[in-house]
Amino acid sequence: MDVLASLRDKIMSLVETLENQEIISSGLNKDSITVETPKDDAFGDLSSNVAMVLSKQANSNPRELAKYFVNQLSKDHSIESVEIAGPGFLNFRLKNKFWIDVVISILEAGVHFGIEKVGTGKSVNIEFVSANPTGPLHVGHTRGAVFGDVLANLLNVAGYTVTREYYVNDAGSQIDSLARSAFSRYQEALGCPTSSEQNEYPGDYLKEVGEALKEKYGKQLLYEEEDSRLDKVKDFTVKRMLALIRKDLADLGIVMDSFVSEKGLYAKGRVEDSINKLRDLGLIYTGVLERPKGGNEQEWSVREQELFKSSQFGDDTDRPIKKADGSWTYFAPDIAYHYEKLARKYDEIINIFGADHSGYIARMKAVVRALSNGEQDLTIRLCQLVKLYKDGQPVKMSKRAGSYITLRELLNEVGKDAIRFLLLMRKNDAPIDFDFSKAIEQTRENPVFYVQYANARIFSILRRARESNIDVSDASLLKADLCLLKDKNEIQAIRKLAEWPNVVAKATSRFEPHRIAFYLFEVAQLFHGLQSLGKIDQGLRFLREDDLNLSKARLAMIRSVQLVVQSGLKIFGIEPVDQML
RNA sequence: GGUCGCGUAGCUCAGCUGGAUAGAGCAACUGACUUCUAAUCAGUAGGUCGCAGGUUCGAAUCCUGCCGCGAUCACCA
Repeated sequence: MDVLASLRDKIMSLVETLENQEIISSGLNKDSITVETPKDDAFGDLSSNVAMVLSKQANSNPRELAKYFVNQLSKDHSIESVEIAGPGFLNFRLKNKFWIDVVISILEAGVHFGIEKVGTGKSVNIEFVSANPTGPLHVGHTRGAVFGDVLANLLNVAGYTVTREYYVNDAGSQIDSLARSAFSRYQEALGCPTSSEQNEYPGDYLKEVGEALKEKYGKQLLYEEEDSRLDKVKDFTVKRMLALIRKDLADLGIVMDSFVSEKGLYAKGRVEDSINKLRDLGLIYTGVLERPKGGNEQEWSVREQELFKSSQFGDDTDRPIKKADGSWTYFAPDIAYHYEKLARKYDEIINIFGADHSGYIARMKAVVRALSNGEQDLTIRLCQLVKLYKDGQPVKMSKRAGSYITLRELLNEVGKDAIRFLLLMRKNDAPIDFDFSKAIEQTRENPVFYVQYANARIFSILRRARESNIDVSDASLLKADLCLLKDKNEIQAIRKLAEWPNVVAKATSRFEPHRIAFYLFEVAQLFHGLQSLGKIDQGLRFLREDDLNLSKARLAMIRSVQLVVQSGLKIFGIEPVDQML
């Protein structure tokens, strides 16, 4: 059970009483009533703004209102004292029993501690990565991949049925030119002269595709008609690239539940279907877009094309669904994709975009609103760029020259866990500076290491305890006399653990996994602090040979620290390590 | 030029949708290792929260206008 929530419940039931007695009018907004641990100890163990929130709306004096709560709550057995402070805060001092209950809750619930199942019975589709299958994933994709995956984890532990989805752009001209490049490599592999093309993909990874094509088809493809051989090469190459991407993702700890093919949407006629649906709604028309202000004036030409009235749904301008020559734009299959996604009836639809797609947000939201008759909202989160550094120097990347850093290289050099943690340290809409050298470092400067080290240290202490024949199973630790936990640093650490449910809830509802990263760092910090106290004062060591009961109580406490750390790492998709190497 | 985002300590960033004296890490300085792994810890110092207004009991947070940085904006995908 979540102790902060339990205090909040008590307060809320008092608010209800006040409403029933008509001391305050009912129907006030209670959402912003909080119970939290104040930053300064002087303000007590917990504090609430309830009196201020209510009095503001009721136009009464907060300190007057606060008195009522003080009178009622000071009777509570787990509360030592309640004071009114400042403009009307309620500051609570709690009996140690209250904090002991936190440890008990954690030991009982394990990694499920404090997870509110707000999503039970609801389904969510989260689309992320969706990189074109034209080559291996690179750093730019990695951030969105990790962010989306952890968001999915968060929603999953909150009880949602989550579908992780990858939209595969396996149609269109990029794929055509990919196929042509692959065909050139195939010709090379056969020792034939290549028909060099302008749009070739330069990366070496196509060489193996050429070899593989040779192995499968021999020289057969050379004699086929252009169209038919291109189709074969296309299918073959896309399949290879997708396999490559899946492998990269898997090594990053990500497994998609669903891949939706653009080509498939065309084949099933979904593009026509979705556009017809919009047409029926009167949202498609033939027209000419205005020239955008600024930039590239010379290249602008008047074009008549079919447009979608996205401006009716909050977009700046209407958007073309067909090119001037009558073929579909990139936007059209995207409409079809979301049309098809809507038909699958998710309660929530989420897209994770890269920074370069910021211009697409408005139109995609518009499409979803239009296709669902305004009933469904598309949630989009944009991940900003990752700038790579090595020894403080920026690493230059050029996609054109094929010299970008791939996810594979990152995995080899830094490792999955560090990549994940470091990319989750920032909120999604802030750019990240990612320093290779720091990521590999095993010092406090590297937060992944620091958090892992806390977990490993606890593991090591528990192992030592076991060697001294202490039963350190959770069931046994639950029986420890936890009232012996009196030291103020210990209580402080437990207070931090009590915040965990709040942190997860907030990270989930606001799509902000970075909160967990910071929180885990703080927990690790408190633990390392406790550990060091034992060096200064032998009496504060976790394991006291002269006092088995106290040892067990402290082991229970650090085990609960470990459980919280581990559940955080689990959400992050990071393996907790038992031992640092 | 339009749109979106950002601007907080020397550096990298938190700041719990309006709360109390704005917080961490790094760098700097002082101190603690025959260790329950010092791969760590304790402490000192460091601020006009970009600028100017507004909203109210109360603003880093909300509104408006500037300034600076970044992404993006047409037929590509």
